[in-house]
Amino acid sequence: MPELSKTYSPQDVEDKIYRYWESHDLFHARVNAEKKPYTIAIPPPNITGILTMGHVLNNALQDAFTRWKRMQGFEACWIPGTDHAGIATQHVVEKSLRKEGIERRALGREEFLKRVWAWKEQYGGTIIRQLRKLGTSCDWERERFTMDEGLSKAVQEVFIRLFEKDLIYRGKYIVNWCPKDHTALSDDEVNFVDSKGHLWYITYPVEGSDETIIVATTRPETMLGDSAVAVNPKDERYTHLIGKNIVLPLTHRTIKVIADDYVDASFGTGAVKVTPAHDPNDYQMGMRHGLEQIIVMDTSGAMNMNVPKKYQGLDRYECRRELLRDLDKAGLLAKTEDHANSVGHCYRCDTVIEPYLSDQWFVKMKPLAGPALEVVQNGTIKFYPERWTKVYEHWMTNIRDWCISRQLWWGHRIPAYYLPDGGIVVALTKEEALVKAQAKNSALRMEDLRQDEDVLDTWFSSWLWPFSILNWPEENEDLKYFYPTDTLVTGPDIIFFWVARMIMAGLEFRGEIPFKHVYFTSIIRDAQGRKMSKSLGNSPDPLDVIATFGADALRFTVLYLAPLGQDVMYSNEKCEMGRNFANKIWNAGRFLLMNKEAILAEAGSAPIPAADDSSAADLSDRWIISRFNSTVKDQTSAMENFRINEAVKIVYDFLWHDFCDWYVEFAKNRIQASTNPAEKYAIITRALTIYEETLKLLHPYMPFITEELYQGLTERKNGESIMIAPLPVCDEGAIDTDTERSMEFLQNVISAVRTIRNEMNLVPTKGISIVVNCSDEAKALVLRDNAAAIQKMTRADAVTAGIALAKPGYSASSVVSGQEVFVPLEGLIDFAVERSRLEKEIARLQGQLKGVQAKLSNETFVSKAPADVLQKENDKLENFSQTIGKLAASLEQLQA
RNA sequence: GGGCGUUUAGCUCAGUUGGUUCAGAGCGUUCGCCUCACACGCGAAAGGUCAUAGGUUCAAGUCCUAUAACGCCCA
Repeated sequence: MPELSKTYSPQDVEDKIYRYWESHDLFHARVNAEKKPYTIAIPPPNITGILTMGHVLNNALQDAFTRWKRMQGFEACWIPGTDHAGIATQHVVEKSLRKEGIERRALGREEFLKRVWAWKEQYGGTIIRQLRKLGTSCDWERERFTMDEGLSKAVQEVFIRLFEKDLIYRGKYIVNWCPKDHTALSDDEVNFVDSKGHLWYITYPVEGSDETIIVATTRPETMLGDSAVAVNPKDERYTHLIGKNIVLPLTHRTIKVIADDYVDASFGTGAVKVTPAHDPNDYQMGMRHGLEQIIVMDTSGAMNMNVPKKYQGLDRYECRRELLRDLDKAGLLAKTEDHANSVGHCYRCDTVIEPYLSDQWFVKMKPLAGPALEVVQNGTIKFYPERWTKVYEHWMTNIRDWCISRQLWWGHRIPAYYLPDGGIVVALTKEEALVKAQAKNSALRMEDLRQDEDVLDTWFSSWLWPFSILNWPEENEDLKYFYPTDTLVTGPDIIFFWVARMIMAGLEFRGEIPFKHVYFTSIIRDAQGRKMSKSLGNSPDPLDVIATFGADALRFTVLYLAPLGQDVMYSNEKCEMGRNFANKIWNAGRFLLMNKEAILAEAGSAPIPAADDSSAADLSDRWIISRFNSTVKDQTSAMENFRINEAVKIVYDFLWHDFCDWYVEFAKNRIQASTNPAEKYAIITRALTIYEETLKLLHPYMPFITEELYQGLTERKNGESIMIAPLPVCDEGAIDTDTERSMEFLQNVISAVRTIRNEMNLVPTKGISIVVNCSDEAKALVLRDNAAAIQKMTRADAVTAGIALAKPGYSASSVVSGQEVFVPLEGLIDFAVERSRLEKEIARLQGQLKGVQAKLSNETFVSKAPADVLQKENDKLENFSQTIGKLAASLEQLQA
């Protein structure tokens, strides 16, 4: 490896490493009977999209799981792809055509679709290219697109199967209509936004009488389509009017007063206008009472021929203004009130949705929902965090039919053909449709068949994703091996759109769940807690962040910041944390390699014995191995429980604090102190081994830097990679609490002396000596064995440790695990400082002691607490009082 | 209206099954250091009544109830 730079520079590494992985085919998974599969299907991003921070988190998580499992020996397969995004894509292409002065309709359907495909070829791959920059280990050979031939076939197949099972039907219903996109939307594609509107009170005259009835409405323009006025049957104010006729103002149509329980007598005047073609509740009421359905708008939300001439052609809001003016003039506008209500908006273009009566296709959801609810309730599929199961249950038990037709051109065309007599046949191709049609009527010919103009909701292809990407409906080895997938990582915002429907589809068409675990990611917010959005411009471009900090830094930071189930307040500066950590990893490696080279150079041509003699292992060696194994254990358990932020933190703390802060410092001192090349070599080799194993633990989160260093640690074969190196497993036997306690004692002594140095304002060059009076010979031995390290790390000239050592005069003191640490400071000691140090520590310990004493003098505690807890409290009592005694003695001596 | 989440150090947040000196981390702040891996660093320090009020328990940041503030979802 060439000499390492002083700071890690990701720009020099990332693209090179990614090419290495790709050129050695390391991402591709194959059916392998020797291994267990682990599969993730990517939530396909829109082809119109670019990488956002949300994608970064989502894909960093998926990559971490995939790489972790791969290193554990699974045949890990992460299948990538994109989604055709019907409305969004059609918009984008229409917009670019408009720049050329071309309108979609003028171009014609076929030509338009050609343009969309051309656009897709040119721009559709953006987000996929960007994902590579993140370091994702997707199996690119398996990349899929929801409009691919295979996936399209799956969509048609599913449509036909559901139609034949009577689970798909077509009918005239009220749907959510977007007047801008000219298409129906499913209930889930509508966002309700609270807004301040008005409630208008309109006077309707009763026919043949002086009486009037006042109705309140938030959408007065729809009155032109009224076919009744409804009151609650129990509402005595209106009983005498039920059955009477109303002359509908401005239209002079006659409508009836009806009674229906749906009407809330306390809302407005208790009388409501009924517009069955423009309101879902009125539609229901209309069905109950056999009312006429009068459509008064066209597909753009403008008033149509069914309204008086003067309103025809007006936009719904212009018409509203006009109509209110006319009512007012006629003295029929009784009152206007401010009114807060919730208004539906199109989730794509934010236009106010119009409830609209039209012919649409629907999926019957109830039969599909039952089994899908079951598998989540009985734990076959587990949600993380678990609380989303409640949301899921609520939706599944109140599920409504799914409107799947969209009045777009870009998408899967509905495979339904209309016959001249109004009959419908559903088939994969027009030829098959003809055969089916001829079975009904042998006289029919190809030109008698007319295919439905509409396309299917994009989610109608997404819900098949986990198996359509494995070439279902074709039965094949991949499908058998990789399905069901293991983990789905997605945002909770699409739990209904996508997660729930995938579960239904998996069970319905494969008879198997589509995935075992669903990890719901956090939402990434800005530093003020606002959602990232294009309009706010508060969404950092991940590619800029990668350019500045590196992909590993970004991945690490985002994973570290995103605890399971909590939103993340993100700002670019936070990536400094990841960058700093990457730099730390880099420099630790750099140091170890530099030392290794120096040792080899020093040895010259003399052969270095492979002196990895474990009997030569000292306390720090045993300690780091113990700590390493604890780290592996804790990381594994955190990963298994989907607590990635914890897993990341565990390895971070180990590498930085245990390995670099202590172990490397000890090793440094040992190497410097030793004159034996074999011994030095053994020390550095052992450190490098731990380091390399730690790189493996880090690799799922920070793939680039770990690969770069892994390649540099030693000569590697071409094609060798940390990606496929076996993940370390915990050796329980190596976890040694005695060793950890001894090391901790040693660390605390060193810290205590450093604290004294700092608080006494001793310049670093000032030599000191240390005397530790031990009550315990074993502890004294630990200190004597490591005296050289203590000296180096505290810049002391001498360390004395033993039993019954007297306190040197004029010394600063501290008590560590019951042992007295003295730093003689004749002529240098600041008595006031030392006294306040001791007093403070005594006061702190007395506080603790008081708590313990209170517990122990509580009889119920003593009688009820378990023996081990009681024992611990007694130990504390002993410990605290002894320490206080020693500190008090020191204090007294100072005052003397 | 129903459901869910959050409230812990100046800031951003960890804290799984109640019990280890449990009150933590990163950033920021203060002090001292370019100690021959790293100033993207090293050493040290200051800083919190764990939102509030009750309760359960020998023992509560952790469990229960209510309240408040903020946020999300559904109707």
